[in-house]
Amino acid sequence: MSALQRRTPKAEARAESQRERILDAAQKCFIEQGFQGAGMALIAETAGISTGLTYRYFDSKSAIMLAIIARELEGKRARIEELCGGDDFLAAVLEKFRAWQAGSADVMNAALFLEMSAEASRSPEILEAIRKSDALVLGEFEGWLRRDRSAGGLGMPAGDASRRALLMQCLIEGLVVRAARDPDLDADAVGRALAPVFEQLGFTTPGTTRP
Amino acid sequence: MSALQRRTPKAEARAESQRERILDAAQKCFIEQGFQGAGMALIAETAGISTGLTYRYFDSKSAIMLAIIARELEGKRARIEELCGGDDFLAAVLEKFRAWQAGSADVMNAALFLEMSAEASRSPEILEAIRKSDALVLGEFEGWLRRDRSAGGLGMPAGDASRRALLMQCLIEGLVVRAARDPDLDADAVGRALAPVFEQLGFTTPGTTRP
DNA sequence: AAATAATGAATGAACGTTCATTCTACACGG
DNA sequence: CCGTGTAGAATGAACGTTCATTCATTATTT
Repeated sequence: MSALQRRTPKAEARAESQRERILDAAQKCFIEQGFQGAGMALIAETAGISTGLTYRYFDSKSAIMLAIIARELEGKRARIEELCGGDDFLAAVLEKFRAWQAGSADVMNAALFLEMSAEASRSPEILEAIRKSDALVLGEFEGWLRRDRSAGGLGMPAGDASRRALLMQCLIEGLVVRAARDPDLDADAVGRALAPVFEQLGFTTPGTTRP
Repeated sequence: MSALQRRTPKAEARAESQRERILDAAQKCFIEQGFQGAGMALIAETAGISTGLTYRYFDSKSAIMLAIIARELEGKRARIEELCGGDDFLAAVLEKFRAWQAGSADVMNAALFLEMSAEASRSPEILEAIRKSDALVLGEFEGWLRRDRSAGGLGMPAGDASRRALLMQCLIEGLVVRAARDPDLDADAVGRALAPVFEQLGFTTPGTTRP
């Protein structure tokens, strides 16, 4: 991102930590004010540094945006395994839903997710980054569905797996939207709405969750 | 919206058409540049009027945003009936999906939808408007599911109807996200992913859509 | 002539970005 | 162990734009 070349590894490590500090601040600002609404001055102030210093670590505001998006996509990809890992998939999804509603810091932020998605229709660069990441997530999910039950998967035939992975992608993205548009919606009600579908698709064995 | 009082009905009619002309232009700009990215100068130019004149019809840019959101919500509510009306619900949904992908003018725009949803987490006013509208849409949908088959409904028991309406709301919102994030995704593939769920929930009688 | 509609230049604030300057930490000759 | 040189880190004021908004002025309608 930054054109600067660091000499010593120690300096490079510090530079990296500075970059992360800026990204943390930028993410907070972008969530609170939107991509275009947050100014460089606010980002710098939030990071506890001067405005000018920001440009030592990033070439432009747009570079920060792209870095935030890349980081968010990577985080989402990393966290998809948490969903597949557990033994109660529905419960795991509902837990995420509650976190999205609360705007919890350790989850992909719903507003940021929505703004990224909207921005994809304006910037081909962002669209491509999102598309690649989504394809990876979808593939990982599909892999989980196909993998043998003995290997922690669900042992579905290939066709079913790909169809259901796509369906689940839509459903989860829909839940993010819902969390943003109705932060007080009862998560249990969502659970009751999802349960029959999850059962039919084989994600949840009937009785795992209370009826 | 505007503080101005019109004297004659004729003048009022013209003022109304001017307001709509401004809203049309603003909507186009907001879609192309985002809420914060589009400036008043661009909006006025797109509407074919001067910058200053805009303020005769709207108090502020934020007032235009709110009007656009209100209008979008109203349009969405009006179009929900198209979905319920037809005899092939799945096909109707897929048609909408294709329109979202293409950014067709006669449908709620996906990017605008996403930006509105993101903005809801920042403005209580927008959140409330969205919540109220969503509740209406959900209620209408639920009503369709509960209504007797003889009256064009699906004749579901109350509990089922409310659960399935919520599920469908999530699913459809998820499809909007997907359309924005993958404008080239094959709509038929989406159809194959949705079909089994729609069948199970009773939205589509098996065989209505090609297998 | 009176009232309304429309203009577009003016306004001050805020924007992203740059840059001359200062600060800080560490290397090295003494 | 001490100045002292030096390079990188950090500053914050300044730059040119652009922003939303206002207003004195002109055009159009009634």
